[in-house]
Amino acid sequence: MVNVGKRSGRPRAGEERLSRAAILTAALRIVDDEGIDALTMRRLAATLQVNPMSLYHHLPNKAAVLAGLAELVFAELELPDPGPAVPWDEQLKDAARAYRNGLRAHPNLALQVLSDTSAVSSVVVVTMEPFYRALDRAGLAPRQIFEAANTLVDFIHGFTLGETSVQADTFELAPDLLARIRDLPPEKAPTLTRIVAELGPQGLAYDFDSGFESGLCTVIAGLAR
Amino acid sequence: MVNVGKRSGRPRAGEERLSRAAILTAALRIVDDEGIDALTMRRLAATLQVNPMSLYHHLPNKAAVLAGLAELVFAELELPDPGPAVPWDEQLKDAARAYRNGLRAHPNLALQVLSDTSAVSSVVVVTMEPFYRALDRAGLAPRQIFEAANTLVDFIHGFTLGETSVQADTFELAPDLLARIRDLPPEKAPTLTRIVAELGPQGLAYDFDSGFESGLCTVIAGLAR
DNA sequence: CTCCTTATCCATACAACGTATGATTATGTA
DNA sequence: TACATAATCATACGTTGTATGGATAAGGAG
Repeated sequence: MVNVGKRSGRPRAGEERLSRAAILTAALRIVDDEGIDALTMRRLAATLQVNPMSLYHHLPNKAAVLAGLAELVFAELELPDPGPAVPWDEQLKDAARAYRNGLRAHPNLALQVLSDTSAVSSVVVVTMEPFYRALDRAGLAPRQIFEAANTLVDFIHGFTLGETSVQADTFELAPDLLARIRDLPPEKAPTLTRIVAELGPQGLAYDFDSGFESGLCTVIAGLAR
Repeated sequence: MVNVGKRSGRPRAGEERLSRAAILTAALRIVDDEGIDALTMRRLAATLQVNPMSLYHHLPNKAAVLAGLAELVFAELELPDPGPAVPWDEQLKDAARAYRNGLRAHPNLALQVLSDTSAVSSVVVVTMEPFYRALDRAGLAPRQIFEAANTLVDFIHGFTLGETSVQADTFELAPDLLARIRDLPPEKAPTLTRIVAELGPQGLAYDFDSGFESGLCTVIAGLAR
């Protein structure tokens, strides 16, 4: 077919519109603004004012776009490493908090980041350096350092997975669920029933920030043993 | 259009082919055998020898199928609750192991189960009873019981997320990644570089089973403080 | 028994998706 | 100037989820 009227073909020297980085940046904005399902190759091309097929010159397929996004989120992650001024457990906590915040910065992408091992393996190990350093200063052997870091990271992953699945800052048990717990035969879950009764409805409200701090203290206390 | 030759319309009394449960069972088999991407409404209908649109009489859309699968996996999860014969921390460990194994039973579905909060909220709290009971016996206050259980569960979720993203039982750093670590300027990640050098290539091999036990001991030690 | 409502299943159709294929046009090098 | 190459675009194909509405039998009402 003949091209009539519209621009086509290779762009002139100064006006290179497309690049891997530009595509990923646009994709990240779409995902942040409208969620992961809003990211389609056509939609992405439209925001770049480009034909959908042009994207495939810079990225092999959509999976590569998603992997690139995961990599991008990880790349902009920066864990603090204050040096030996602060004790090792405080350093570990600060790094953990920064890690969590970095993942929360793009909540719509958290699931992708957490499940994309390939992107993780390549950048993640270097990013984790502050974890390793803190644990090294705690006196752990090399093997233990990796195991300890993995345990801490697994906790953060699980926690972030949970909190990014909910949009609010606090998580309350849905009222109907609460009623169902109250109504179910106590012999099915006696401890749960008793605890719910003791705490009352508003005693069950769950704040993610304090929940994270609590878990963090627990894990690090376990590492310190 | 007229129906000629093929069976159609409402089935006779004894031969109800479709039901929510039957659909979900078939869907679970597909996902287990061929992965989550193989599950399409058409494919699902084909294995049930039914028209794709028939499924929509029992489930509103595909998301409901996936949520149903998550619920199903959770429902068949059974955590042991041996009573006060064993100490609380052993009970907690056994429950945690059973939880992990239950999630691993359908690895292709793990991501769906872990991210589907709605399915989780409804069934999960009752399923967690053994966790609550063990922590209750450990002497924790009601509020602490929930926080402790959440921390443990978050660790398991993060761990399972990691291990289901890899198909093997052990995880080795890809050789090229290992080389990249060795080649990168040591000032970027000195601790990592040193540890990798000390351990050597095969010292880095990571066994998921022992990794889980290690993390489990750490978390529970933290809880015991 | 007959009539009618309703539950269940089917046929068709549509918009949106990822992307294979090949044409089109400018760039950089020979 | 001729040409290989890089970057873009136009078209098209197969698949997906599902909206719409027609067909058939079950089950209750008269």
